[in-house]
Amino acid sequence: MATMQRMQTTGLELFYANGYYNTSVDDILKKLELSKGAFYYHFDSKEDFFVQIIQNLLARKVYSSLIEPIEGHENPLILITNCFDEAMETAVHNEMDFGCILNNFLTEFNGKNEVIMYHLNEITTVWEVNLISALQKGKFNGYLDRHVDCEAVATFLMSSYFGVRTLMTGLSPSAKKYRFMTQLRMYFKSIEAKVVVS
Amino acid sequence: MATMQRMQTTGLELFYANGYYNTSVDDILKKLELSKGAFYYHFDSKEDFFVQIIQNLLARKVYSSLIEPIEGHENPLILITNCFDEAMETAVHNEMDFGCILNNFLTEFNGKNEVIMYHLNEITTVWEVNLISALQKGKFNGYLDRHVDCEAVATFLMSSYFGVRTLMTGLSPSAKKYRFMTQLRMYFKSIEAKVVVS
DNA sequence: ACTTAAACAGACCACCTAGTCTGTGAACTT
DNA sequence: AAGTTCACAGACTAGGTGGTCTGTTTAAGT
Repeated sequence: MATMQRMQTTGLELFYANGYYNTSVDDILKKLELSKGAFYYHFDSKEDFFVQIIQNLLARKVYSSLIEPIEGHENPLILITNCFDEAMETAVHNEMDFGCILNNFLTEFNGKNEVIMYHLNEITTVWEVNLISALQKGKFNGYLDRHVDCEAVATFLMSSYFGVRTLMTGLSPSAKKYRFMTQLRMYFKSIEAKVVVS
Repeated sequence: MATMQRMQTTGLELFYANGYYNTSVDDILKKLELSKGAFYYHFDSKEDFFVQIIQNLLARKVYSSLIEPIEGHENPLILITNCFDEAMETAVHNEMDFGCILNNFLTEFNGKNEVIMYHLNEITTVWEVNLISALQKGKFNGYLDRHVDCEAVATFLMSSYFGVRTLMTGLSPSAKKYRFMTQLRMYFKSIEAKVVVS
């Protein structure tokens, strides 16, 4: 059982670092000092292996870093701001961070592998649903303007977050992060509840 | 000469559709009904082949679709809005569109191939520089608020555009596009020149 | 007519790839 | 003690993979 865990963990590491199609099963087994027999005893195929990684590791990672932090009753705009800030901070300091895991795999498999895309889209949808409900709750609690389209806001937030993670893999990631956060706050100002001038 | 063009064109097609590492030289040659001799007569290696594709095809595509359309003297926020709208429209109708070419390759090669990343980052920088100068010009001409940080706006715009192209490869791309555009307009309202209430 | 070189064709090579299959030692059951 | 199952080891295969090398055709130059 511990072996299966180790396989999935280093599997995700290598897939994330080198890409799925650019990482062979042998590469993973070499790093683990395990044999072909061990791999195909636990998994049916390379694809099955990756699907299990998605469900066991990636889904939880997305939940703990992007969904759980915005599940409070406070102002969702503040929760989301802090959530993004923190998620991007790890990317700045971690040299081994290649953009957002989910974003990377979405682009790598898009149009290339339906089975894997199905499971990746599932995670994306869960994130979207939770974002929308957090925003709707915030609207109900008077933090957002009454006319705000929560689904549209969610789409915009997911877009900008995915994109900035791609950009941050290039030059001066911390500067990109800072600039991004300032504009995110600008955007939030345009959708927050308007103060009634008395 | 015509053969080199054909190779690069269908090379980009297949690389875009299947990914660089998931597309073999033989795949490309098979579709072109050409031989190994032809390929290695014109190009030194698969990597050299791709670098030439970047410089000859991808750079021009980015220029014509994302840079040229915002090079006017009108309000840059309107130019950018129309530019994004049009660029995303082709993605909605084109079934063979797998997100944004530049975005896809940036994530595919990030941390995996320095040489190719160098050339991709070059294109990204050109886009960024042109976006910034368009925004600064717009600020000078009184379309943007005086306090706007143009570099930050550019980063935010590039992020959101890259990201939405990734999202649009999933379910209901046209709905995603519409939602994105509404929020882009909201964001633009927060950075446009404030009307002085007299 | 002879040379030269551009523009390919295609056999060939060493190495890699996912996946199979047989074996094997240890633990656990009966 | 014998049998059985778990958790692997590792040789093996069929089919790629990027890249090389030796042609061969065609056209232009002289």
